[in-house]
Amino acid sequence: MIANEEKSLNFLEEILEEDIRANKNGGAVLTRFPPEPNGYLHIGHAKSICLNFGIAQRYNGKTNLRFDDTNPVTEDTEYVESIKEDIKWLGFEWANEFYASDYFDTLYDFAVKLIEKGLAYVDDSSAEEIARLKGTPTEPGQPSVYRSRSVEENLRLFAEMKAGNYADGEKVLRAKIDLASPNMHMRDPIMYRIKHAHHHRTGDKWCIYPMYDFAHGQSDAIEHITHSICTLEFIPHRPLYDWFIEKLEIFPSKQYEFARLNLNYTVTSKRKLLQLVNEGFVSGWDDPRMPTISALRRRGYTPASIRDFCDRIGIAKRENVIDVSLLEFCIREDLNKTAWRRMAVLDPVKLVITNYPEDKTEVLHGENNPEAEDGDGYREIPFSRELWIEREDFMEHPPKKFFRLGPGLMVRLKHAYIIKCEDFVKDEHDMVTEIRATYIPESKSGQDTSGIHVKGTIHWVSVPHAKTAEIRLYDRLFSVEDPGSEERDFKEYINPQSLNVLPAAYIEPDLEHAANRGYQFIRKGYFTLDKDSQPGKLVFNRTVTLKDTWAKETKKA
RNA sequence: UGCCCGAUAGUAUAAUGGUAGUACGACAGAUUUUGGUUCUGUUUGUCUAGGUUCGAAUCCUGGUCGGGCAACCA
Repeated sequence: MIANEEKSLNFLEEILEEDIRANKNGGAVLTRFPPEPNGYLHIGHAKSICLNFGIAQRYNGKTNLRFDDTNPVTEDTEYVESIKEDIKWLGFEWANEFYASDYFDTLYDFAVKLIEKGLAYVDDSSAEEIARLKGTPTEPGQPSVYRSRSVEENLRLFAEMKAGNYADGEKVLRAKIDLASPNMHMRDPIMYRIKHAHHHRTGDKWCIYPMYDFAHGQSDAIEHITHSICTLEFIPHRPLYDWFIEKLEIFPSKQYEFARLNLNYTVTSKRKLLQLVNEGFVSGWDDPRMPTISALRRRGYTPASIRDFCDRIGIAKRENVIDVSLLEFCIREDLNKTAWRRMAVLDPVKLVITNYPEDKTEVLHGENNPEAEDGDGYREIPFSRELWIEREDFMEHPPKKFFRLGPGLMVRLKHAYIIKCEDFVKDEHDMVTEIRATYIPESKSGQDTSGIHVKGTIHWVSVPHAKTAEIRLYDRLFSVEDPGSEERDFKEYINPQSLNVLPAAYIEPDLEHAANRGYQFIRKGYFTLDKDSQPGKLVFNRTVTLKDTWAKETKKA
């Protein structure tokens, strides 16, 4: 008997189950995914999306998508659209599409309420002055001279701020909490600042905008979010989050924190990604070398593989750096089961089968996927006397365990015959230009009566039938594990080999009708059609290589 | 030298006072018409010093190390 093992819970699921058991909020679970629309979503967001949507699914709850759009200067509808597309593509549905900016009126009323309670005041100090008076972690702050303004004056000034009577930076609204708090966030945090800026949704209606701390928790409360899950750096904000909710007497949403994803050989800071885009180090947010969701999609990653990845990395509170090889494992695992096998020769050299008739063509059959019981269907592959094979599959002086071609060596041509290398031709630069072989007629794939067993099988494409395609080989964007370590500018670590374009590789003719799906080019890796493809000019992106133990072997030697 | 969070194989993540397990990686072997896949095996771990307890990765105390906090960013 196999034990009925249940997957262990992460700490958030334990909290959820505890809350449900205690019938907190009537057992309801409502989470939210709260991106700021100032950049594209990346793999780190995918972790948060899978967490927030996944946990709600698991506990019969729902998830709101809420754009945290309280800073009009950096935000844009382009980002709103890409974010929605990425979440849908990952396979999640939000219950409601909300915007923090939907709540600007309510938030304003909340602020007035705090002023009336004597818990907020308008401060005319400059940014520098406020920072100075805040003190340091080891020294308490000092009150500004405006801290003792009357409720009436504060009410009037705040209304005037809203009315546009003041310039940017002239005044702010601050909560009146505790200037000596050991938690810097409780030292009279700013609630509202003046920004005469056009907002992507509210236009020019407002010239004052709430800060994150005076928008996020309140928005959660308005929506009755039961579990507001965010990353570790917001832990010190939690007392403030609770303070506003308590003083405002609104729905008691609770904040919980988990450790964000870090991936080695990768940067995920939005600021850095924006730099890569703006300074032309990559072709855009969806350049297949980027860690963005849109880039992973273009590269050929599947939603299932990314969800699987997010599942495997787990949820905890300790800082972590995930090996990018785990992401690669996840996409290989998925594509191995679903990708159609095809043959493509990336670095060609000609092979002539001297005992095969010059005018003969055979049509061979190859299964789409050997992992599937029925092969997932078959495609036709033309075979003829002249073939393109991979240059690296031939060696003039092969070492002992080289199971490919060399003088006198035998291999099987995938889905076709066993051949024996008889001769080869070199040009004046010592470059092999042609390999000559004989084939064994009774060794035909599927009806082999030759009794010969060979160790190696190589892929090929018939010369007269071959089509060409541009193939883009991607490698990791950075050559060091932690490009974000502030020792040097992260752009100095960019891998110069991260993109290698093969303008005209040979592909088997069936690929001319390639669909928008994953393909495995046998022995070479997983590939997918790029959006740059035109009719008659196909472009393939390499999603990921195959595991290559031979390459590892040769590297060791 | 203020406050907060954390510390389990190389990397992640379980064990909720009672046998330290799983995945990825690495290594070795078997199978293979992809040097892929699959299968089998091996390797490596509780930061440290005390305490509580019959028994501690788990609870307590001190230390060490890592991370965060002093934006009119989120």
